[in-house]
Amino acid sequence: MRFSRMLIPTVRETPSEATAESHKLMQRAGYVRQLAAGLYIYLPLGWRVISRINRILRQEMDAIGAQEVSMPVLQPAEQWQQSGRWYDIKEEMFRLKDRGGRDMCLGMTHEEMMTWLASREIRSYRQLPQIWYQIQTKLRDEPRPKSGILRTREFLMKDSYSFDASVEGLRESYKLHEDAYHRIFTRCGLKFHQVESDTGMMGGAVAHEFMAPSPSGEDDIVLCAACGYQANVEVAGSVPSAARYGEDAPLEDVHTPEKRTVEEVSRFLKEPPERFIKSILLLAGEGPVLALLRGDQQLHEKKLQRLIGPFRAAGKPEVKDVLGVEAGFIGPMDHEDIHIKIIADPVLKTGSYITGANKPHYHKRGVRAQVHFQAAWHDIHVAAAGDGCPRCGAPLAIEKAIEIANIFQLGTKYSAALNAVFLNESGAEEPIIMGSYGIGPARIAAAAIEQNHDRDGIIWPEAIAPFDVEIVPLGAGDSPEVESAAWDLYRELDKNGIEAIIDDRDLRAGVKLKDADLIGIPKQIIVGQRNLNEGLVELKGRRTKECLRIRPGEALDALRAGKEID
RNA sequence: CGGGGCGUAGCGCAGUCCGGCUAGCGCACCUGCUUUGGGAGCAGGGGGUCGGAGGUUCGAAUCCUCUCGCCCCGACCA
Repeated sequence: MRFSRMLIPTVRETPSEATAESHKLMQRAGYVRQLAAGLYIYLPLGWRVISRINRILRQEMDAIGAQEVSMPVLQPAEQWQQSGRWYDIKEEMFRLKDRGGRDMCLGMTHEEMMTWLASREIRSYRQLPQIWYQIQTKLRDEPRPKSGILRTREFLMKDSYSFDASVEGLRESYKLHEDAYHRIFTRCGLKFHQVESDTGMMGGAVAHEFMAPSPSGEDDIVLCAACGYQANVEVAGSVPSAARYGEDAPLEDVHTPEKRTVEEVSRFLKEPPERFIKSILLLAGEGPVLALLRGDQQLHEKKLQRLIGPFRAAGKPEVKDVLGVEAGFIGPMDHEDIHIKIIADPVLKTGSYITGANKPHYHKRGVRAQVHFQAAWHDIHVAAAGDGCPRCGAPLAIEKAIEIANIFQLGTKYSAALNAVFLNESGAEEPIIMGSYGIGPARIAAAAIEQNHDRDGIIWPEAIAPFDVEIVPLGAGDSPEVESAAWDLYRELDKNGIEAIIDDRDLRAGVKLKDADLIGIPKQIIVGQRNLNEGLVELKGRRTKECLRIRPGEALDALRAGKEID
């Protein structure tokens, strides 16, 4: 490919709206352009990257016996209504009506359509298992598109769906995907973790996410170096450091004028936050709930929601209405007379604490669980770095990561709702047991950049780079020798199946070299008169900037070996 | 949806508080000459409904009202 003929609009200055490194670099290096919030155009280089990723996805999906299909993006409401998600999902779904007034939507995922297809075509256990997949556009009206290509309203997704006759079969399909995903991300050159995750709006029992560590990631993941426990903080358990404060402190009131938050009281009394009980009043469907955490812990809303259903924080007047005390001085004691559920994190079972005294401008010292208050005990805190691993107790680390894929054991949620059934060996009708498995190609690309770049630009992993090598002839306009040497090389590589781009632009050496680094093709072959006088060209590794002076005839072998400059 | 920020040439910005000549600068672009292994130099040149609408004023990029868009934090999010 000739550089001069390709649309590669590199720019020197970073666009002001970009914050994520991958976003800045993709804009600067001419891979993408933004059309509107959450809508991106992939320019030729960007699309080549996505295409290479998709090729890997197809190879690995086909290798586990999955079959590619194509699904409509425009979908009737009916199947969504049958699964219930037409009503569960709100603003996030793009909805419209066709000319006949029928309700339609734009597909944000394809469980319903795939299940509908299965319901029509699958009759017998003999037809199972099946794995169907597609690589297609999804549309979601995201409340906040962000970080460039990482969270967009329209995006490509590889999603596959497994259909099995038994739970064991589902586990096998799930395992096939796990293994395929490991191969895919390894081939794409990513650092990643497979973590336990929330099932969210997909429903189902077991779910994992594949996470690529990056500061631009939106998720926090918990990692245990000792036993390998890995989970999204959305579901991660943890054992907080044990209470270190004696249980024999006497119960007494402490005057704390105008000091309401743990932080304020902590500073006022010169006691660390972990000496406090944080009392948070929440309003759930079943009534008010008092959640108790240690002062240094954060309430894990999802964990709590699994216990009490949807809830919201009580406002200041509501706190006064329910507990009869001003917010800021509430505590877990003496609520026997009113009907309120108290849920406490187990870390509070031992130790004595300072907490609100249930009267204005006073806190209580020496408060102990079981002695001074009763509660239902549940893990409702957010795992923090340094907490103990729930499996082995070793200290946990927390990392930011980009969610590049997720896999779900769905069970029969969709098959039951859409009546996708089969006849088993004894002739009885059963719902098909399903799994669904998504990968975001754009997120793979963005994560690869996040994990592989330097001051000068992108450093693509070989498998997903838009080209294998960039040939950079310097001063070709004045030197027919350089020009013909460069083109000879290009043709030689092309003949041998190596995809090269040749920078045939009539530009100064500096500009071409800067652009080559920015664009990030992993290997460069620099052809200049100086080296050519000795019959040599330079093979340069983008990551290391190491150069190897070689004869043009050796280029092919050197590229294939290539290790010493990587 | 709550909070904050920003819309001035293709890109990056100054000018706005405190209204006043013809709206500027850098990069990019066009022409010519020189230059040519890490984003060249000189000279000349083109390009603007100052996001939009309405208002105040002798006069609005600048003040007021409304509105649209984009970004960030939070909420939300397979």
